[in-house]
Amino acid sequence: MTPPRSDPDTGKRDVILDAALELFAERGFHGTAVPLVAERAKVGAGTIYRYFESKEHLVNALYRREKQRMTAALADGFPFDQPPREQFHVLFERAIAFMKGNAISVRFLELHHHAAYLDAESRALEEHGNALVEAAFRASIAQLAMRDLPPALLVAIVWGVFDGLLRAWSEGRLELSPAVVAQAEQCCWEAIRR
Amino acid sequence: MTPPRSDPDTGKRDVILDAALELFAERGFHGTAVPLVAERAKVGAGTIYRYFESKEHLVNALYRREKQRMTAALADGFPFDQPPREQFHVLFERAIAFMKGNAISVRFLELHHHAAYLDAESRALEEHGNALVEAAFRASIAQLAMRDLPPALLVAIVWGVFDGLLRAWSEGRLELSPAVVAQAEQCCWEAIRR
Amino acid sequence: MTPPRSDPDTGKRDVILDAALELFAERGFHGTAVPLVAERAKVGAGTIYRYFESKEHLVNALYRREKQRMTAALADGFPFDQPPREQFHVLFERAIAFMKGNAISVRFLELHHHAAYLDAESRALEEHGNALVEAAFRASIAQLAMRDLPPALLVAIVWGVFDGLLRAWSEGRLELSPAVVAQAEQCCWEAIRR
Amino acid sequence: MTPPRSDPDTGKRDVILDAALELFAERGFHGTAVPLVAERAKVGAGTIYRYFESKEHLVNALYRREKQRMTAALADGFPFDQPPREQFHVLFERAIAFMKGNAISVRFLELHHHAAYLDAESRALEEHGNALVEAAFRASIAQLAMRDLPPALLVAIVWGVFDGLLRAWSEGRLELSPAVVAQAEQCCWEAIRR
DNA sequence: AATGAATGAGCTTTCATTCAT
DNA sequence: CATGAATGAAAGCTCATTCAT
Repeated sequence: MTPPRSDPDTGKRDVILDAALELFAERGFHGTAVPLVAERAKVGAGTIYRYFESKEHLVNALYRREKQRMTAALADGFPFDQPPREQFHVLFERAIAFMKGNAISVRFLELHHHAAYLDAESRALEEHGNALVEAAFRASIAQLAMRDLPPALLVAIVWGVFDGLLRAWSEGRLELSPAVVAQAEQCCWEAIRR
Repeated sequence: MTPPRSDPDTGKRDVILDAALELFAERGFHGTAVPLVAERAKVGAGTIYRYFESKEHLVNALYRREKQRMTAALADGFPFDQPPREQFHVLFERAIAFMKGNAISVRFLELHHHAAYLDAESRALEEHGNALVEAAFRASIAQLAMRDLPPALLVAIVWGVFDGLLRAWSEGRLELSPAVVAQAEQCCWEAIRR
Repeated sequence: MTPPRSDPDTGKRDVILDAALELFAERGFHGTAVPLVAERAKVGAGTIYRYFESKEHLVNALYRREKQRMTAALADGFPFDQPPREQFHVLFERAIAFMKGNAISVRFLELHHHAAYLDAESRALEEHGNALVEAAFRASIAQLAMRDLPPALLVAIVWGVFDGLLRAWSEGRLELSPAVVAQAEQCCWEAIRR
Repeated sequence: MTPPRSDPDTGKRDVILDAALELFAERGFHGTAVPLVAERAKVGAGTIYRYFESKEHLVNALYRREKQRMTAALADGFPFDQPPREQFHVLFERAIAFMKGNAISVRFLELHHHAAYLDAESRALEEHGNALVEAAFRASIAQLAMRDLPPALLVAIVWGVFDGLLRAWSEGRLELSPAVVAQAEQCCWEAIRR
């Protein structure tokens, strides 16, 4: 029942990913030297190559981990049975909460979105998130709660607003107090509701 | 009447900037080697350094050129005397038109937003664009045409939507037909109008 | 008794300095490419930058090493309590011995004397050597053994003669047999003695 | 009788050599970029290549010009018929005068002495100067005015002292007042006289 | 004849990756 | 297993030289 082994380095892979996350989010993939990741992870440079075949494999592993964490944070236990407005409220709150607790992850995902060095699997994951939200939106449209517009358009609008909020917040141009978040949610809802 | 000059002095400086634009937008700053820019510009590698002190000076010059082009496209002759809804319409149309005609520029600006190698002047330009829009929005709020919310929030929402549209469009998830654009505009207006 | 180690860790740093010494003495600082130093040291080009921040740091480290070696060879255990003529004899012998055993070092020091890329610490070391000899000469003047002339003049004369001998010898115009050395010493002494 | 032609650019070659002299003396051959020489000479970069086949030809031409100027300054109209002490006095005065009026030339000659890029003709000129002085010294030895030592040794001593004086003077460690020059001359004479 | 913009080989330096310890 | 010193290919940049004007 307990982890079968000593465990001291069970986390070494994650320690490396954590270090890479901070640095890639800050300086980009090409702007980050592998030895720097090693130093930040307090690990020998060679060690990284025990866990990842190459620097590209490292970003891809990281991209997947973060994308999945974010998708899980938004989708796990999502109340599909609630009315559309309530579903939207939950989605919005979760997104804001994830953003505030994982600013670096979000910055990383945004910066590496559609990068040339992401492989097929990572790209597939990109689709996946969108598809989930699109499905939910499609249901809301069917229930006549959202405008009858291309779901891709509605998704683009909502993601776009999140992105705008993230940037304004992380650049210090906007404070995300509960009041502002509530207002932002209402604005966003007005944009897409029927 | 003069010899059909192949392209005598279109300004080699601009040829270099054009090549850099494509490559930086595609592969990022650190992912683009200077000799690659030279090759794309059909210019010797050393020539770039006759026009730009360093690779960093090159991105900054490019960033300013593109930011100014975009700001001009949105702001030149802007109808500040029209009613807010009309002003918003003009802004939206201009933004979409610029986006469609200059997808690479917009992708470049987005990717290099707030990068560590942008200098003070480039950053000042970043502020400038936002400030212009914020001022217009503030006026619309005063006229009771937009919700009385922090202007930074309204700006974030509108920029965010543009960004979402750009991405969905450039990744082929959304077609920007006149009808879709009109719908998107109406959505966006609903988000911020009073 | 231990394995006849080929040269395990003679200090790669010193191996690099040795290679740089030969090349800088022969071709000058700007005339010597770093990969050439690497090749001569049988080391990868990048390795040099693990031991020295830059090519300039490399020359400076080398300059200090050689200047200190030479200063030590002349000054360590110098018989300040002996009569001036004897002190001069010791100085002369030591200088000639160092020159014959370290022609490349002396050539290097001479060639890089007062070069623009020497830093403050290296320049301070230049002063130091002169100051030592000047002090000794001042004492000899006080003992009425040397002419009462500006010490800087006496030092210039003696160093100059050494330099002349070095050049004539290393260009093959003059053999430094014991007899010639003895004669040179006597000539030099005649120049400065009271 | 007058120069046959317009003459405006009769001097262009010399203007280039003058510029090169300053720069090579200050920064060395490899440390000086040809376009810099052009700029200093107020001449187009290409112009230099009308007058000199290559950078190496340029240094060699310069080396010869300066070596010849110096040899002429010392040897032209030399009073071979005067007694040795007087000859030495003239030589010494001339050398000091040349040094003071042509510090840069002397620094250049010293720095480029025996450099790898000097060609056979330049090297031959190096010999020539020495040979002249050696001949004079040989005569003085024959007249029993100088010690019966290898002429090369005597020459090395005298050149060395000049060099020492030049350095001490140009580094500001020694002032070359008439009194000091007279003292230096006497010292030097004592070194070699019988 | 003179120019100086243009070039590309080569320089200094960095960094993804390997491998002896 | 983990390390980090070592590597060399490739990056950013400079400069001797050429050539269209």
